[in-house]
Parts: sequence; structure tokens; C-alpha cells
Amino acid sequence: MNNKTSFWLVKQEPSKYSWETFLKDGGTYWDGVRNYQARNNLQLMTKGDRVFFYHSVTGKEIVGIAEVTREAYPDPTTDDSRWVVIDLKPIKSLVHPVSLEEIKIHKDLQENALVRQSRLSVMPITKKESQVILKLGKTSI
DNA sequence: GCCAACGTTGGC
DNA sequence: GCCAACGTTGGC
Repeated sequence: MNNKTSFWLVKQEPSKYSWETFLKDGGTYWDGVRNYQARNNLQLMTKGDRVFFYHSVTGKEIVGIAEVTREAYPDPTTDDSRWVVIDLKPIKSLVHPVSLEEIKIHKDLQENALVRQSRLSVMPITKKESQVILKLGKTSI
């Protein structure tokens, strides 16, 4: 990680693809994004960027952090050329998962899309926000 | 090009 | 299970 490293957050329902499965797999390509704003964020990711993994619907907490190992390329699960995937591999689980509730009450996280735009599935996280999340998660990377 | 209808996501 | 927020679709 260097000072060009960006931070992101991706959402996934654990019933569809959980952090535990991700750990077991040791990495995956991140498919299924069918929203232009989320797609645009995927395309902005560069190798080495850090990605928080959020469990939506069930759990509603940030559970771990991953690393971008391959930048955007065409989604292999569709013929539609509009969509892309990235490759991710797990770095570590958060010592203490950071719940949506904690995020909502923390003054430095109010502006994040997780709070403001609940339906967006891939979003940028500022450096400051990422530090706050790591602190809340009692985790360092 | 507008907008109503409809579908999906995700918090509650 | 409900519904708000938002995106997409299709008629005009």
C-alpha cells in the first residue's frame, strides 16, 4: 500500500456470496454489477486498491478488507459489453465487524454513500473514512 | 424528451 | 413483509 492506494466498498448479500466463502475461495472476480454508477467505480479501481466487504440485508456490517488484484475487464458471465468485473483477493477479516448502525452514528461517516445512497453497490471511500472504519474495526493493514 | 409504470435493492 | 429510493422502460 502506498499513498496512491484508493479505498472502496462493495456490497454483497451473504446468502449470495459471503465473506466466509470469499476467504475459502481465496479470491474471486466481482461480477453481477448492473448499475452504471457502480460500474464506473469498478473501472476506476487500480491494482493494489483496498476494498471493504460489506454484508447487506443480513448482517449489515463491514466484515473484511480485500485487495484489487486485476483491474476492470469484460464480465465473463455476460455477452453484454457494457459490464465489467475486477478480481479481488481477501486480505483480512475485521477484528470487530463495523455495523451500519455504527457507521450511521459516526460523524465522520455521515457523508458516505452507504448512508446517503443505500442502493449503490460499489462506492468510493475516502482516506479519512477508511481510517475511521479500520479504527472502529480494531484492525490495521 | 417527458413522465408514468414498473422492477430491484436494501433497510426496517 | 413492507415500502422508500432509485433506475429502467416504453408510450406518447
